[in-house]
Amino acid sequence: MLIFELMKNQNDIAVYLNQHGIKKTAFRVELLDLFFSNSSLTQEEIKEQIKETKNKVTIYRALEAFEKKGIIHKVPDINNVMRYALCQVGCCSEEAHTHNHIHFICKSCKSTYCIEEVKIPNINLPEGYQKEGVRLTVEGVCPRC
Amino acid sequence: MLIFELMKNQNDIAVYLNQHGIKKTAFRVELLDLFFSNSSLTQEEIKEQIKETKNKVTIYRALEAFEKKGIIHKVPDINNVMRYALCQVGCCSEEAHTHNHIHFICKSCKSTYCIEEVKIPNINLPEGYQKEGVRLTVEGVCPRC
DNA sequence: ATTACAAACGCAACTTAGTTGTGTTAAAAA
DNA sequence: TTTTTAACACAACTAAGTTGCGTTTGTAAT
Repeated sequence: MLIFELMKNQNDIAVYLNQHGIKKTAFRVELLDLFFSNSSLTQEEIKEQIKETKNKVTIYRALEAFEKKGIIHKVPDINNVMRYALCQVGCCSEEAHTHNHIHFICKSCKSTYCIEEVKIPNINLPEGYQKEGVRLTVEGVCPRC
Repeated sequence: MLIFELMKNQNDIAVYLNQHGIKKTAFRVELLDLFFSNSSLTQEEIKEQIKETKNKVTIYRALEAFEKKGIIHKVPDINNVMRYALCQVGCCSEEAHTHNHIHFICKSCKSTYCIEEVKIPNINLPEGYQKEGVRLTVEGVCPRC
């Protein structure tokens, strides 16, 4: 069950924000709504599409809050532009963003997908390397494109 | 055989630059020399250590040239800061940077290692995804730290 | 050795991402 | 209704990276 299937209207979104300890302001509702219809966004894409504010600080602080509360997470794309994407249910929490899954970034539509079905294979490093985190990003063309 | 084992003095470095179609200027020799003693560098680290120029444009254009000629390549670190690292022999060329290897970034000393010994395992994506490129970054602690 | 040409340099000016501080507004809890 | 605190807006700032252009210098051809 994906989160966005649960989100039918503005009220649901407001409740969702509240559950994560975030106040429902017109802007933050609009922003979260935007995330439910875009699998990932850059700050630039957000700025273009948001009506409620023109202020970049407001946008950054909202993204910061969303991330801290486990609603979204950051994934740098192939050109090192930061993309923000919704966390799937159970994937992230206020404490930790677990990213033991593959990120797929579509070259064409720029969507970021968290491929939950495929686990990152175990990587055996040479002697002496202590592995703590792994990030695997695949670029290509997504099913929709 | 690693490149830096071949590089004993300034003259070797000048020859190496020449072989890649880059003019030997005091700054570019110094920069390449710096790469032979640091497995990876950020532009900030470069600026700190370079004597020959204070000009950031000069630095960026040199990095650009080095990359285009297959001498170095770019690897974003865990905090999305761009790191520049020497290409191993046969790894990259003027045409293409083949990155079918793992990048290891040390949390402690910030070194970036290209782990040539370990190939990126094959990733089977769900139906519909067309894979074109894979980037695998491991963070942790390196043998030296 | 001299010239000629392109590569490299330096400077100024610019763009864009992201940050910090501060005073004000508004949502939600008391 | 009052109080508290999150969220907002604005200004000012830093840092990365880019573009244009006139000048200098390495190198290859004469």
